[in-house]
Amino acid sequence: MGLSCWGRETHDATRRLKKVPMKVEEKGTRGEGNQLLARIPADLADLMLAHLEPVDLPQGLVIEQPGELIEYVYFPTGGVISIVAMTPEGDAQIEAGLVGREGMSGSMVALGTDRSPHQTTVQIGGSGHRMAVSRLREMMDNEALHERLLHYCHALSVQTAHTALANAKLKLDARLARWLLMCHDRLGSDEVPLTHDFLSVMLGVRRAGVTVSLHILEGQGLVRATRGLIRINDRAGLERMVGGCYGVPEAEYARLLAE
Amino acid sequence: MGLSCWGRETHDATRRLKKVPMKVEEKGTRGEGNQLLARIPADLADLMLAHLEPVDLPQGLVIEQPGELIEYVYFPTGGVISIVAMTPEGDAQIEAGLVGREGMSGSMVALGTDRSPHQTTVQIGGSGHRMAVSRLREMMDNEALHERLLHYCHALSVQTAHTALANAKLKLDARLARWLLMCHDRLGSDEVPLTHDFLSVMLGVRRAGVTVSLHILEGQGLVRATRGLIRINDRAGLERMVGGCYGVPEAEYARLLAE
DNA sequence: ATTGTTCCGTGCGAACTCGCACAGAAACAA
DNA sequence: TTGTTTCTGTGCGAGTTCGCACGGAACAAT
Repeated sequence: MGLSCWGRETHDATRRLKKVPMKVEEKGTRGEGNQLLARIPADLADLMLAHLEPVDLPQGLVIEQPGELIEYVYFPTGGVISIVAMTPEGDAQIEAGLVGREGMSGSMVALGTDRSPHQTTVQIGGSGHRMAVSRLREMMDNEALHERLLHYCHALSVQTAHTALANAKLKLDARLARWLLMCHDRLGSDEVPLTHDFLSVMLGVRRAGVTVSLHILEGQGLVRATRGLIRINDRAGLERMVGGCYGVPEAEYARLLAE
Repeated sequence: MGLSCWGRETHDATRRLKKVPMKVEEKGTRGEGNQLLARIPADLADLMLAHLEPVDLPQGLVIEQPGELIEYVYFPTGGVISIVAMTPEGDAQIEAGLVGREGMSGSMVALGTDRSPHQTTVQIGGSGHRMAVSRLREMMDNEALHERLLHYCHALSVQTAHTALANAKLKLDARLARWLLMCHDRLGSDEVPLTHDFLSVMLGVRRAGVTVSLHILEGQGLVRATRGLIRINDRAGLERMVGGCYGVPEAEYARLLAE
């Protein structure tokens, strides 16, 4: 399968550009569907919405490049964005964060900088809204909004810490299960449209390893995989398989942002 | 060696309480020595210093417990504090962040919350200053200070992300080398006073694995290990060994906070 | 229908780490 | 000094993942 290891081609943004199954859950033109936007302080809502622009998020789209200034932050309403930590040479990479409708890309803007050493791409196509960084900075004069975003930064960093934990202590099967759970949370669908190749890049392992591990999950009836698609059958079973390495960041998110 | 695996006893705060070799580099009673405190906005400096309390940081001291409200944040001037991500049951843990005189513990206060699911302990004894969380919150009304702390949060989260990268992609030798480098940065000394046991907990591996890996580093003349002490001989050699997996968080820190 | 591409299944030896277990060495306490 | 504890060095079989490599299956386009 050629250059399978890093799957660079499969990440190419130009592929599949108009094939992404658009989520039809857009409720009006509101920011609804994204949980950060859904709770904008009332006095800001109108202004905020005026500067939000609905966008398509095709699979493979590169949202941020390491070290490059970002222009927009994205609030997904569907699909999954992933934050990938990498060496400057790009010879090693690993997923450090997952973003879905519960969050935003470009969260470092809330921390006062407009670039980071990570790469951010759309893992699973979807849609959302974006806002110019300069606008967001103006909005953040509102302390309630700023704090909401900071809470999200905290939850995201807990997620990253537990990814470090999972990478160090879990076997591939369990890491895969954890990844599927996190994805499931964000998609609101039992179908995860990804190839083994993509997963292998996220988990930093061989593609063949993902294949084998998926078979293990299938053997226990937890998922059902077909070409380019993984269907989640038994969420509770997956959670059991991951043990305590799933759930902590999710609980932290709930504690701070569900209010 | 008994209960070596998690080394719980060795973490006990009651042991070695007065044996920590105090750093004598305290320059007056100022916050000097801690790089976050060193650059307090001028208009805040006096007020800030009034609420800082010098403290000893003995090895093993538990600074934060998962889920528990914190009362103080700590600005080390020497020694190393480590942030450990763990499962709720505590059956798996890994170091997710290292804090030295470049930073602070309890950085989540800057993000608007006063607890986290991580455990924070003193890895290498030293000293520093602490401030009540309530005070810090008042101080953060000053936007310049708040932004400085947020920048630090960003750098810390990049560090965590690269720890996830290292855990997934590096061999034990290289992970150990990376850890020693990060420690060296914070200690300002070539001597790292830690046992293999401690290191094995931080890296999430067997104690015996650390012993073997240290021998490899020694074999290349990079370090020299004696009982309870690792002396760093060839920093550049260590960096070479780690490759691109060291340096990115450090560069990010420098970009944002060295000004 | 044919061809080209992407994706998935499988096999095998090598490398790394694990879990367990024990012995020697160094520090410490009495 | 003696006894105890902590720390380090070593060995071995088992389990996991790697790197490589090939064949077959599903899909797309002509």
